[in-house]
Parts: sequence; C-alpha cells; structure tokens
Amino acid sequence: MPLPPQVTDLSSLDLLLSVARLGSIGQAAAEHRISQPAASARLRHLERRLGLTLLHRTPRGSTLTPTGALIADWARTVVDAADSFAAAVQALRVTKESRLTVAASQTVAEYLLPAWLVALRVRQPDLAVTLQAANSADVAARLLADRADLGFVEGPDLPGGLDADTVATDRLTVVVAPSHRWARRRRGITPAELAAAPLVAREAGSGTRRALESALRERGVGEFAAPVLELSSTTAIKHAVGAGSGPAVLSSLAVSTELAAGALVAVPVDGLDLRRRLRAVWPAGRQLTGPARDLHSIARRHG
Amino acid sequence: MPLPPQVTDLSSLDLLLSVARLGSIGQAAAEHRISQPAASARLRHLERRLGLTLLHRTPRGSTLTPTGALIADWARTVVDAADSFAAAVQALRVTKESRLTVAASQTVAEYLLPAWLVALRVRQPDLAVTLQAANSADVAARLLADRADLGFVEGPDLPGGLDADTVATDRLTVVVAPSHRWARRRRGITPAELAAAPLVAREAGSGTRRALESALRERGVGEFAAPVLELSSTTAIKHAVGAGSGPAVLSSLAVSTELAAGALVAVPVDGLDLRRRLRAVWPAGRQLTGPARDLHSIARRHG
DNA sequence: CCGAGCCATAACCTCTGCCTATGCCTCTGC
DNA sequence: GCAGAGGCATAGGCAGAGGTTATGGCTCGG
Repeated sequence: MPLPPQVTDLSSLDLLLSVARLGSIGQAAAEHRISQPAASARLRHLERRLGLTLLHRTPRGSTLTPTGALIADWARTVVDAADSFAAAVQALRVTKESRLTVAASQTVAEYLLPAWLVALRVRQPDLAVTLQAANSADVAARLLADRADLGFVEGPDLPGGLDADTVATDRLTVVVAPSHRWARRRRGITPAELAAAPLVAREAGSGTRRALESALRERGVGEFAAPVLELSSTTAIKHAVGAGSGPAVLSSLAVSTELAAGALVAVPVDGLDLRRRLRAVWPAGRQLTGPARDLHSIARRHG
Repeated sequence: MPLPPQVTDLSSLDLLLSVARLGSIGQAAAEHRISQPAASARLRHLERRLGLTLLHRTPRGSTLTPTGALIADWARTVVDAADSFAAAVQALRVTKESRLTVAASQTVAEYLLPAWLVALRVRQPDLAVTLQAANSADVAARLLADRADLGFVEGPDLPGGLDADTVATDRLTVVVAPSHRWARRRRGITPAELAAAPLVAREAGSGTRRALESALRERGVGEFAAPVLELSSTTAIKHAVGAGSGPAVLSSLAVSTELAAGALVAVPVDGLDLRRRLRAVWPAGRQLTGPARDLHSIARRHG
C-alpha cells in the first residue's frame, strides 16, 4: 500500500506554506531559491494534482482560498513531521567535526530528540550534532570514554560515575480499544490481571517490555502470559490494538494522540507505578558547557 | 526556512518501510510498481543523501541495519502524516459521483477527520468521499438540503431538525510554557484571571475563541483582555507560547503531544467547564445507512 | 500617466530516474 | 553435486519533469 503520488513531493507543500506566510508567490520562490515561474508552475501542478483551487492569484499578490487554508493546516502537520525527521537524521550522520555528540536511549531517541534538535537548530543553525542510539549501559560507557558529550537514559537504574537530571517523564500505559471490556471498568485492573492477559507486544528484548516485567515483579507477579501478537513497530501495535487484537503496553509518548482523540483508551493498573524518569546524564562532577548545556536546557524546558 | 532537500521525497521513505516489512528490495519494488533496479537505486540514493547505511543487502534478501531501523521509526511518523493528509485531501475533491458527502466543523476537519478517513479507506478503498468544511449552521443547512450525508459539529448548540450522537470530546485547554508562573500553581486559576490575561490567540472569529468567551460569560465574566499576539496557525501559537509569549487556549487535540512531552503545561481553570462535545449529526428521524453509517461508527470508535 | 510589483507564457535545456536486459551470487531440493 | 529459484548489481538508452531566462500584461499608487 504505497503512498499516493499526490503527496510524495513535500517541497510543493512547503512552498504553499511559504506563500501563505509571505503573501506572494515571488517572495516564496525567493525563500526557496527558485525562480518565480518555477514556483508558480509548481503550485499550479499541486493544484492540478489535488484537483483543488488553493490560491487566489492577483496582480498584487496571492492569498489562500478557504480550501487552501484547510489544506495548509493539514500540510503543516506533514511538513513539521518532515522537519523533525530531517533534524534527527542530520544528527545521525557521523561528522568528525561535530561539536556535540549525544547518546540516547530508545524512547528518547524515537519520540523526543527530533523535536529537541529542531529547537536546538533554531538557536544554533550551524551546529553539527551526532546522535547515537544505545541502551543505558552503552550511553554510560560512551560518556565515560569521552565519546559523547551528553546522554539520555530511561528507567530507574542510574549507571555509576554519572550525574543526572530528570528532564521528562513518560509512563507505560495499558491501552485497549474503546470496545474492549477493560475500557468500561470503573476501577483499574490488578497487576495480576495485566500479567495474565495476552498482550500485543514488540519483539522480545525491547526496553518497554523489560520495564513492564520488572514493575510487575516488584509487585510479586512473576508469571506472564505469552504475547498474542508480536509486531515490529509501535504503529503496527496501535493498529492491532485499535482493531481489537488485545491490550498493549506502550509509552505515553507513543499514544498521546490516540488517547486525546479517543481512538485508544488508557486502563489504569492499581498500585503499579509505571512512571519512568527520562534523565539527562553526563560524567560526574563535570559542568555542562556550550552546546551540551543548551541541549540540556532545551530538553528540560520541552520535557 | 525551506525544508532541506533530503526529505522532500517521501516515496523513498515509503519504499524503505516496505523493505522493512517485506524483507526484500524486489518485493518492495513490486508493491510500489517499479522495477527492482529502480527501487535499488532509489534506496541507494536515499542512503547517500542521508549519509547513512540503512540496509544490509544480501543475495537472499535485505534487512535494516540498526541505524536503518531507527530511521524507519522516524520515517513512519512522516509517512503516516502524509497518508492522513492524502486521505483528507482526497475527500476535498468535489466528486460528482461521490457516494458519501461529509460536512464538518473546524476542529473535527482539522484534527480528526483525516484519521477517520484513513480508517474508512481501509474498509472501502474505492469509496469516493467529499468533505466540506463549514460552521455549525452551514453543516445543518447542507444536511437539511440533502447536500450532505453526515455532518460533524462542535459546541453546545444543536441546530434544529437534526439527530445527533456524541462521538468525541475535546476540551479547550489553557497552556503555558513550563517556565510560566501559572505552571507552578497548585490550584487552578480563576475565570477572572484568565479573562484578564493577554493571550496568544488566533485571529478574531475563530470558533475556539468564541467558545472560550461564551464559557467565560456563563461564569459572569464579560470583559476580556486584548490578545497580546494574533497568529494564523495553531503551530505558530504553540511556538509562541513555548517561547514565553503568554498563555493560549487551544483544543486538547492540538496540544496532546506537547503536553505529554512536557513542552507545554496545561493550567486548570476553577469552575469553568471547557469541554466541548463533538457530535455526528444527520437529518432527524432518518436512519444512517451504508458508508455514512460506517463513518459514524468509525468516528464513534476512534473518538 | 508612469513606474513598481506581481503573475503568466514561451522557448530551451539539463539531468534525474525509469525501463529492459543481463550477470553474478547464495541457498534449497533433488 | 548440480540445477533452479530468488535476490541484488550493472549497463545502456530514453522520456519527461522541472528548471532557467526573457518577455509581456495587469493593477495599483504617486
């Protein structure tokens, strides 16, 4: 199920947003460093591809039609996502002259860092950042070997030799489809019920899964039902849960949108603390300086 | 600030996701209806553009490298956003033979309908849907004139002649930057405080703003401070709030991600009910049938 | 009434990306 | 062992999308 060809070219959408902001095709063209006719043609093609009139073109500027404004709202979502993606990818490039190297664990790397890097880029456009995704032990090792300037870890155990500061919190959340019987319960479920339920899960070895099992063990539950389904992406899990395949346990960061819209329902678990601190870490005793301090403060503010 | 050229081509990312799922470049190529060499070249170009090795290519298939898996996770976000965009845009095309015409108010059209339409498309790929964005009165008029099959309205007042069913709830939410003094208060603020605060707002006439003022008037507050800043997009407002320009009042659907990550903080308002029901509506007495019923049930389940 | 700003059209060109054809490699099954 | 299937890479040829410059027409303000 490939993407329809109408949306594979983000530059047109980006151009449309520029026109919306600047009020003229020519100025938008300049911002994108293409000629005015090229911009005009691109927008015309966009209109033809979508089958919609997006712009009022007049001899003294161009404004969005009502339809165009709605399209622009939607487009902003896509372009923003692409922008975060770009910032994150940029940081994965191994640049020898990077002035900032970051090591981050899964949840932070997947959900939070892209946005932080966008914010960092606003403040320091030319800063080269390197990102290394790793588990907590690796993060610590890299920091202590001076192969990273700043790290982010999730979970309770803090590797030795590091100073830490909590920058965000997530919470493992039990989610079910609105039609699931758990969605209708007044009170939460018990840890034993959760452990006995066949979940939709990621492949074994994921940090989320380990964290869940450790929290349950703390409450004296040591036996877990086998997963009913193992999938490789969070998106696939969400879809499976929504389709009624069973409950799943995911980071609150992964499901916030679905919860707000009601596509999934969160089920509380009595007496089980599923919160996890997401912490910035750095070699003990050292003061963060320069870009590392900036990123830390962005993370703190954003999270 | 145009998008970097590395991410303007979503088809490469989409192709990468297919490879991740199917395990071979050739099969992914088939899914996208291009030749195997074309797919291979496209992926190679993607790797070169990003400066990263994403795939392990072997004579019996291709698998993602760890880096590739991380990239794929990020890419999924972008591609999903594009997919929703595409479904929504598709519905804006005025198709004479559409078998389903929907009229929706702002919040629903902007935040919820794209996802619902994706779900609807899964069930009925060939269904032609037309979407008309309108205010409540317009939605009602269109339904009664038989120019729409199903409508969605927000807010308390239900136009006459319609049957309705609540499918989702949103809540106008006061948000501030984490550094704002309201973020540190134990108890909520009072309606009078909110009314006296200069907000970051959308241009006058927005439904959100009207809803806020009407809720405040109900509580006996009739004077409102002038906005400190008026912006044209929700994204711009969120950025301004995060940068400390002041509080804003936005739909919970617009800020769920930022709240979960802590980038923005919600401030409760004592005794002010800012919930809004989002309702499906249709001509009174009529039974929903066919695709209209399907969309209604999707909306109900998703919201 | 003239000049500035904006958009459209036209003619030309470049270069990206696709396709077909083919070859090599690896694993499987006989 | 060996043959065949499936997978990826390379090569050559081609089409078209999208860019550029040059120019013209429209509208508004001074």
